Amino acid sequence: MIQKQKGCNDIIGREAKVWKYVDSVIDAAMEKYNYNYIRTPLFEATELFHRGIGDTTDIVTKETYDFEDRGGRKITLRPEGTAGVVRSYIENKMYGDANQPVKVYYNGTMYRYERPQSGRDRELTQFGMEVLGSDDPLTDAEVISLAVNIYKMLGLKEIKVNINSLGDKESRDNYRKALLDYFKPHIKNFCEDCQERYEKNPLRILDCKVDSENEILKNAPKTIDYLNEDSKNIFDKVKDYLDILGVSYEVNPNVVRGLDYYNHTVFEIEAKVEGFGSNNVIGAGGRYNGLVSQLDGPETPCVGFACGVGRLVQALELEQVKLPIVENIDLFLMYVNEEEKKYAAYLSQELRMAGFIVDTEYTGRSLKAQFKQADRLNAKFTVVLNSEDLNNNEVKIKNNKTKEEETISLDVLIYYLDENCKEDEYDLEDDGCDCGCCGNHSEEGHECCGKCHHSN
RNA sequence: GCGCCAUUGGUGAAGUGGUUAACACGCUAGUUUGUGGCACUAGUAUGCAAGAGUUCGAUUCUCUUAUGACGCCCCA
Repeated sequence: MIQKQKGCNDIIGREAKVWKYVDSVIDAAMEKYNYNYIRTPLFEATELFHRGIGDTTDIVTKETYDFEDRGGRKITLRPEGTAGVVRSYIENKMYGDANQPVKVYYNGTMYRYERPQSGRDRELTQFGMEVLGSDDPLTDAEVISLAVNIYKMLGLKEIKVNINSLGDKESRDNYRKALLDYFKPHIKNFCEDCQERYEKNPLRILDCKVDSENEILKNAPKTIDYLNEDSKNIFDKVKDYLDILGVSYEVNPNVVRGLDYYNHTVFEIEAKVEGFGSNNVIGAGGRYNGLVSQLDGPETPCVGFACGVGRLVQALELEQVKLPIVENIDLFLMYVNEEEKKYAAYLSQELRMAGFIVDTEYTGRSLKAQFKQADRLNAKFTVVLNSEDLNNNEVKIKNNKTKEEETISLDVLIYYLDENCKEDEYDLEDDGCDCGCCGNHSEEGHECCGKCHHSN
C-alpha cells in the first residue's frame, strides 16, 4: 500500500469542514481590514530563501525541500510566506502602486524538511499578512490587532500577546554586543546547546529550555534597555496604538525572533490551552524593514504576521470551541425499483438546482438500510418515492426530527422545503443567541447567552 | 540530523513460537409482501505495517525500511 509522505496529513471529514470554516473567517476578517488576497507559487528559486531568510542558521541549509528541476535550476518549496510575497512585491513593482501601503494576505501550504513532532509537520498551512511600504507604528499595531481579532472571531478564549522591540540596526548591534559580553564569563556553566548558541545565534540563549531557571539568564540584558531614542519612540507609539485598539499585551524581553531581518517590533501570540505544551505559539510576526532592499528592491519598511492553521485548529479543538458547521442535508430521496430511481435522479437534480442539499441512494440497499443512511447523513427530511404516489402527482415527505409524515403535491414540494429548511437554517446560524455574536466574548464584562457558538 | 516508544479487519482493541486470531462497535442481509432507528439471527482479517533472517514452524524472536506518537537540535 502506498502511504502518505512523512509529516503530511489528509484532512478529511469533519476536520476538513473546520478548516474550511477557519478559512472563511480569515477571508472575512482580512476583507474588513482591506487586505488583498495574494497567491504566490509553492516553489521559488532556492536563492530567494537563502538571501531572504539568511543562511546563518540550520533553517535554509538543512530544513527546506530543495531539488533541481529537469533544467538544472535550483528550486525550493516555500518554507514560509513572506519571502514569496516580497519577491512578488518587487517583481510586480507594487512599490509604484497608487495605493500605499500595500496590504496583502495569503493562506496556503508551506514545506519544511523537519522531523515531525507535536504541532510540527512537513507540510503545513499558514495564513499571514504583510504591510509593505509604511513605517507607521499604527501598521504594527493594526497587524497585531487583526491577528488577535481573527482568533477572537473564531471563538478562541485564552490568548496572550507578547511583544518586544529589537530596535533599529544600531540598537540591535549594541544589544548583541552587550549580550555576548554579559554571557562570556558564564557561558561555560550553561548547557552544551547554549554554548553553541553563543557562537551561532546568541539571542536564542534567552529561550533555552534547559537553562531557563538559571539566575544569570534571568538577569540577562534586555533588548528594550538598549534601544536608542528613535527606536524607543517607535516602540512607545506601537504600544499607544495597541491600547487604543483595545489589544491587551505584555512586553516580554525574551521574545526574539530567530531571523536576522527582523527589527523594531516583534511579537508572538500564544494560545493558553491545557495540553498544548511548548507548542502554544500559534502565530508570530514583526517588522522587517531590511528585507525588500536585501532582495534588490527599493528600501521599504514592512511588517507582517503568520499563523499556523494546523495549530490554530488544534487549539480550537482543545478549547472545545463550538463552530457553526453544517453537518446535515435537507433531503434524502429513497426508492426501490428502477422507475422510482429514475425519478429520484430527476428530482434530486431539480431540487439541487433550487438550492437544497439533496442526496439519494447509490448502492442498491434495502429500504431499511436507506433509512439508516438518511439518519447518518442527518437529513432534515426523507422522501420514499412510490410509483403509485407519483402517478397521482404526490409525494410523502417525512420530517426526520418530528417523524411526522405528510402527503403533498409534487408541485408544492419546493415551497414546502423552502419554508421548513429555511427555518432550520435560521436556527442554526442564530444559535438562539441574542447577543449578536460579536466575537467579543472573551472581552471582560461582555455577557453572553451561553448558547451561541462562542461559548462552551 | 539525534533519541525513545509504537504499528493486529471499516473502528476500538485482546492475544500467542504451533491447527479455525478473542470481544465490542460499525456495516450488510434476514425475522418484517415497501417505512428504519429497538430486539434477535447470520455474514463480515487466507490476516497481525513492508521486506529479509533465525526456526520443523513466526503475527509473536532478530535485522532493515516505511509510517505514527513524543522529546532534542532548529523554529521561518
